[in-house]
Amino acid sequence: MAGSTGGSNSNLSVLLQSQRVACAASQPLESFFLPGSSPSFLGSRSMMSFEDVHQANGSTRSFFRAFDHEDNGDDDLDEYFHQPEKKRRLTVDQVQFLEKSFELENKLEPERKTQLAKDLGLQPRQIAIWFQNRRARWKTKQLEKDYDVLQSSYNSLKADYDNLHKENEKLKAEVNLLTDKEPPKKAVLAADSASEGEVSKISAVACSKQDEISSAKSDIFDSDSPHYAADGVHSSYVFEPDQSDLSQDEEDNFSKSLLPPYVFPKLEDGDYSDPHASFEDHAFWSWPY
DNA sequence: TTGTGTTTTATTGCCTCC
DNA sequence: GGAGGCAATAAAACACAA
Repeated sequence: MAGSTGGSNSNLSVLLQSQRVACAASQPLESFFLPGSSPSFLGSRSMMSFEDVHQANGSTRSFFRAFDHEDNGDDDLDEYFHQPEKKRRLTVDQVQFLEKSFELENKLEPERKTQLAKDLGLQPRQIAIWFQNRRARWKTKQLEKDYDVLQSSYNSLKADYDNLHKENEKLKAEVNLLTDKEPPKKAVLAADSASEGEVSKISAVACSKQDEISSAKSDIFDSDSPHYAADGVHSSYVFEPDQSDLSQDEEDNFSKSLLPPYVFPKLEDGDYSDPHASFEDHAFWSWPY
């Protein structure tokens, strides 16, 4: 399956290269010039309108090196055909067409590969390689996006955690205050109803906070975490901590650990409050479930 | 001009599926 | 067993700062 190593296949590569250039010159991108085809292809000479294309693309890169030789006379052409095969970049037009094709479908069935190769004057193998590399780039980009999403989720969850932590400290102080002010025995009965009210009020707040935490947690783990929905092909690439990642016990512990007034595991200073710590440095992945 | 970092094209080896 | 996919990697092409 694998082709030969570049530079070592003299005769065949010269032949293929000749064919490639011949194809590009004689039937360049025919399908592009059909009505309704890409407007970026302005005519059969478009491959030669390098300056126009350069200006239009605002690029200083020369993607046309392979074809520049066509304007240089027979000597250069001869030299070109007898060079050992070099790696050549595709033209802007070719890349644009491949990109459009990739947007439609990022997998390449044989018929489409053949058709693209014919349209672009390339070898089917080159089309396959281009799609392979393009999928790899796309996957990398998706991973970066997923990382960003996770990071922002983490940041907002951490902010919630910090707020709840502060609030919990406040409530604990309040409880301590009330406990310290416990009235003498005679007065207890009379005061019972009032202090019970206070305590149940605190409990209610605590419960609602616990709900907030649970909901924040499910926001991260359950919601439409990116599944490469663009085409639905690569949902398996994404990091998906599903329920199986947390046993029932661990789930329970997660909830219990957040129950006030013994709510939050004591974190050392800097464990969660260092704004300069990197995403990986934070304790999210090893959060004490 | 040259050194260096990045991007693109291509190869290799392994894996899965039919 | 062959075809095709992917990860890892090489190497050419290119951009850009010094």
